[in-house]
Amino acid sequence: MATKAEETRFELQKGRMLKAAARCFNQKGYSGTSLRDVADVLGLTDAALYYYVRNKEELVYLCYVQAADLGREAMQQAGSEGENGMDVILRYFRYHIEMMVGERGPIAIMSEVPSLKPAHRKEVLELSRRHSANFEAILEAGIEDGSVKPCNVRMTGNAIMGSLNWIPKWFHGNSQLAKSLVDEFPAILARGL
Amino acid sequence: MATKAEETRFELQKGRMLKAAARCFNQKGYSGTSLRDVADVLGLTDAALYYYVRNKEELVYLCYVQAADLGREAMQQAGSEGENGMDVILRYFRYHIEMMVGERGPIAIMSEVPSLKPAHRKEVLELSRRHSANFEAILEAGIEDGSVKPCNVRMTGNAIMGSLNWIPKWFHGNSQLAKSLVDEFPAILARGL
DNA sequence: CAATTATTTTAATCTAGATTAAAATAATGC
DNA sequence: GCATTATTTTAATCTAGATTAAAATAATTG
Repeated sequence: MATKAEETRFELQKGRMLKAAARCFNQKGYSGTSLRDVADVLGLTDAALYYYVRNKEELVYLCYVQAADLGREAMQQAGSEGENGMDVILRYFRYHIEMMVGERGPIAIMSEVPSLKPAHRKEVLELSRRHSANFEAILEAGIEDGSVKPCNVRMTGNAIMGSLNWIPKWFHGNSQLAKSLVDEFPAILARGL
Repeated sequence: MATKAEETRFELQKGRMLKAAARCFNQKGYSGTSLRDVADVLGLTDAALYYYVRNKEELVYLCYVQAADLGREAMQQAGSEGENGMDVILRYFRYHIEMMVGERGPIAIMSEVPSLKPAHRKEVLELSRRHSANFEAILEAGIEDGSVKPCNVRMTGNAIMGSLNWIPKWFHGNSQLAKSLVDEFPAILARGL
């Protein structure tokens, strides 16, 4: 341990590491990316990563946790202002996409849940479940106030989450495209609602 | 080489192998599944797989090719009868989902493209690109004949493909759910069109 | 049945990449 | 500047899992 300042530095480095790791995992998958890959991005040695994390599994795990945090944050911000349901939904889409596509975030949802150890897997699935539930809730709110047509909320939620989560598969950092994504995609997703 | 009968047997075994492999890859990812995993499903030794395939990479590659074949087939069947665009689209959705969810198919689209060797990767991406193009074409046909509202075809296509391709992430062989998926999902996807 | 071909197994290798321990370097507080 | 703590590196291990070669078994053909 140490002073506040040192802690901050540690946290900063760790944050950079998570971001780099998430990028790699997204590109090559869990087992497909070596710690070397991640370390290279940071200009470090693979061994150095062990200063921040117990092992590789914990690394993905933390990526997931951070992604979940950002997701929750997006959802929260979207819902904070008391408009009608559809507005909340649209704003949520926009935030979510910005988070995935933009520079800041640690990317999206990596499809590496099976690589997690049971305890972590359980936790991550719970986070994901909760996120889906929250989304279904804002869907239902929209149905309540009449801004969204009635629908099978569960399945509709899955459909939309799929569209969102799939974005990293076809989007590869083109700032031009990024802009139109943020601008147009929310409307496309909402069109059927 | 050998007689027709023996070839058939070989092909059959190989087919079973691909199906088992696709299941595993979908569940645990490319590097996450060992040849042992696949062999276990078939009641064979890992070494036995090398009788059918040059190496592990070729195994995923073939899974992709087969998945692409099925996708093309679904698209073809859907378009064979000359109805209006929306009908074709709905039928395509249904076929695609049946293929992913049902017993026969070798599953869906595994997210393991980065693991392929360059030549294979190029080929698979080309197949995928062509598939997207075909889907965009039937979308446009629908717009032509007025059964689909005008839209950004590229982005709409990506959104829908995402929903479809994401299905294996949340669907895990529940025949109850499978039925409602095939019955309801197409309509949900088409709702915004 | 004998001979040939097909299929699978056993038993070694071989290698990438995770992990660890000890040493080296940098930073910081006093 | 000295002592302490933080960070990173170097240099070994260790292991899972891919790959291979040779041998064993099964199937088929004539």
